[in-house]
Amino acid sequence: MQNLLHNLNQEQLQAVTLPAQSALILAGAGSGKTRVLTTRIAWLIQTGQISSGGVLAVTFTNKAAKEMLVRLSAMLPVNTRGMWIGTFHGLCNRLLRAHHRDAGLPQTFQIMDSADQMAFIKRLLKANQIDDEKFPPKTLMYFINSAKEQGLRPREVDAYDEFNRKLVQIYEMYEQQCQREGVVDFAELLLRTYEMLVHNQPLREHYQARFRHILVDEFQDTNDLQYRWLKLLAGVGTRTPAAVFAVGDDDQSIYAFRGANVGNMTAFEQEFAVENLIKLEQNYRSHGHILDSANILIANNSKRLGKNLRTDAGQGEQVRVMEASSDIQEANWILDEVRSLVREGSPYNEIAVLYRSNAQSRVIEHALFSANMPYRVYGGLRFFERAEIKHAIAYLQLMDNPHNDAAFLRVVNFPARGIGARSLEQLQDAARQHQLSLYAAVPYVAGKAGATMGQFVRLIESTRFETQSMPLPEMVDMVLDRSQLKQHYQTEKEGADRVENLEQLVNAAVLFVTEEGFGKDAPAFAGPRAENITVISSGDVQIVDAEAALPAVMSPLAAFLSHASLEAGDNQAQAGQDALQLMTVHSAKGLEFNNVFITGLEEGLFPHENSAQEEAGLEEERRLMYVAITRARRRLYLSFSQTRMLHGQTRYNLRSRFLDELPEESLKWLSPQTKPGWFSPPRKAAWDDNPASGVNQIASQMRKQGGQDNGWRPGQNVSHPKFGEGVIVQLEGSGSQARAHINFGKFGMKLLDLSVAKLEKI
DNA sequence: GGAAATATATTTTTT
DNA sequence: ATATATTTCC
Repeated sequence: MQNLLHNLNQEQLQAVTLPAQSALILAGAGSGKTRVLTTRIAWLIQTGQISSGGVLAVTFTNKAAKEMLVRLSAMLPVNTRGMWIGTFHGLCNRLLRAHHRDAGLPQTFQIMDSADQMAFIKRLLKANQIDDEKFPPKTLMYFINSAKEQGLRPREVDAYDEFNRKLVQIYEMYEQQCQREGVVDFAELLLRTYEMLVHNQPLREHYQARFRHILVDEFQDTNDLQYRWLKLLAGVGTRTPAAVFAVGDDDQSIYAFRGANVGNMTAFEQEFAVENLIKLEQNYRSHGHILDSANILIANNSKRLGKNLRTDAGQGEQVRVMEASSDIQEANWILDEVRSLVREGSPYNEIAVLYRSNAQSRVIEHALFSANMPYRVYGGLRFFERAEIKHAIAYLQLMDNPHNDAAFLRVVNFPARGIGARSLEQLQDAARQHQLSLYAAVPYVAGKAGATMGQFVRLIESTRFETQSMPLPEMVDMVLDRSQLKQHYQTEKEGADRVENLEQLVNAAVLFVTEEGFGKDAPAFAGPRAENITVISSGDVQIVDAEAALPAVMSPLAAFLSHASLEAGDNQAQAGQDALQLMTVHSAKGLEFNNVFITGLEEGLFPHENSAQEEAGLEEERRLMYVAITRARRRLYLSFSQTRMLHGQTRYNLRSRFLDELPEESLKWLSPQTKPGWFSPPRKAAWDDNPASGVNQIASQMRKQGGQDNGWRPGQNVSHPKFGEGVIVQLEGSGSQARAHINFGKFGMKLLDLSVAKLEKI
């Protein structure tokens, strides 16, 4: 016990040892949040307040769940595999597998990821001859997902006009099709579990009685459905509600755009009768100037629960600020600074370059690549998203559930078997006519087309028969062979990587069965192991109690397929070697580095123009900046550029308002400070060793774009009586027709008539 | 069946 | 500018 608690500070200790009631922990960046969470679990178990099976811990990402498990097993001698620790979706998957009948799902239901869902909707529209111009798949996907996130089934959605009535109708068809195929999307995992517990009293009471302590990580990221899910499982409103330990940071809420609702934190305080609100404000990560910058920046937000980070580490170095003349020069400057950091002894992987949007990485990558500097870009294709892996997974899905039409369509003619669009049309007609899955409809297709597709069906059936008693890895290997997938890529000229990936899939299966505790030889198709199932009687009803461990609730194959959908794998490129870390600010959340560059600090980019119009959007951008700043331990660089290529056009941006919100005394300008805006007198700068970049390039661009100038030209700083200072981004028309696109920062882009607008050059 | 041409969008992302 | 999706053509 002493060991568990002795390294905690006052606030942390208080949080860890709170009584068994719901509590809200406001955990600032770098305040030891994960540590508090895991120590709390360990402490609860060690003091005998709960058994390891009575704890439920929820995270958003698999990475966070894994980290919690690792740390916990270092603290406690318990088998963490059997504990209910996981993502919302992972936990729901387990519950639904164990209770698939109560949930109205086939045991072999399969999970669609977002890409699958999008394809599914497109297919649905086509099959029902719905105009995808009038009803764009994207819109539908958003509509369906948000309906589900509000807990609404089609019949419960309010449709007040013709268009919305049609959307609801498609939503209904979507659901029926999902049910027919035995597939569920991500939101459905949550909603199904929620509904199952609402409607099934014994089951609900069973789990409410079981989980007396529920811990939630990144609570500020919960959406409405997740909140209701927690409320239900915790038994809020019952006589004996569970204790919910919610850890989050409203200042780091950066996912409102995908449904996260920070308001859940205040709702939680009230509805869960929180008596203990603890703020973890001691920061163990960053030096003083960095923290001051973060604190002062975020103080500009109005809707906050209120929190101020402090450190014992001393002020440290000032934050370095750089104004570049172009994005290319910005990249070259980064390159030089990185070189000098490395000379001073920093490893590459302790240096991160952050940007607001992915497109910005190009220019930086180009500079790094030319200089032969090792770097790693986060956010690429993940393992299970690769085409060849998706194909292999589709075969495996058909082994377990042949009625998955998406899987069927993906591989029925891959590798090519002479099954073209015409055959598939016939098949789709037959399927619609008989209300069957494509697979089941094959016998109803006559002629050569039917025969060829029949061969495919027999391929699936015979492979299933052959692999029936094989362990998962062997089965996967066999499927790769029988499907001809491997052979296909082996004969393709650029297929070597793909073959390698397919072989990796077999390794992934080996790793998976070992890690999840399936016996090494357990047949891939073997259902839940009987010895893991406890039947509990509750009055007249028998409840099969779900164990957390995967073997208790599903077959190795089903588990592996879930794994493929729920954990798409690492989204970073070549791991391993010491390399510079490039990523968006969003993907940097939760990470920390000794040295951080925040680049592209310009109006329109960061804050992004699409967010700057509304107050809420702007505040989220500011929180994003707060997240970015607090990634840095020792040295922080901020940079912006006068010009930048975006969508094939040169843009002239004002510097970000966020820069002006930082405390002057914490900043150290590396470039001469200019008026916000564009052109300062051409200067020969030490960092500019590339004559084609920087000022010279702008001069040549100006010559190109110059056109008729009456003194108006792109890049000119102007002042407007109403909109204040801005930069001319683009000119169009001439003479009395001349108009200018002007970026006014806070007021956004305006198109003004030059002969009318009262503009002044500055 | 697959390459070439054409259209289209382009903030952030996990499950 | 560029990547991706869809359509068109051989």
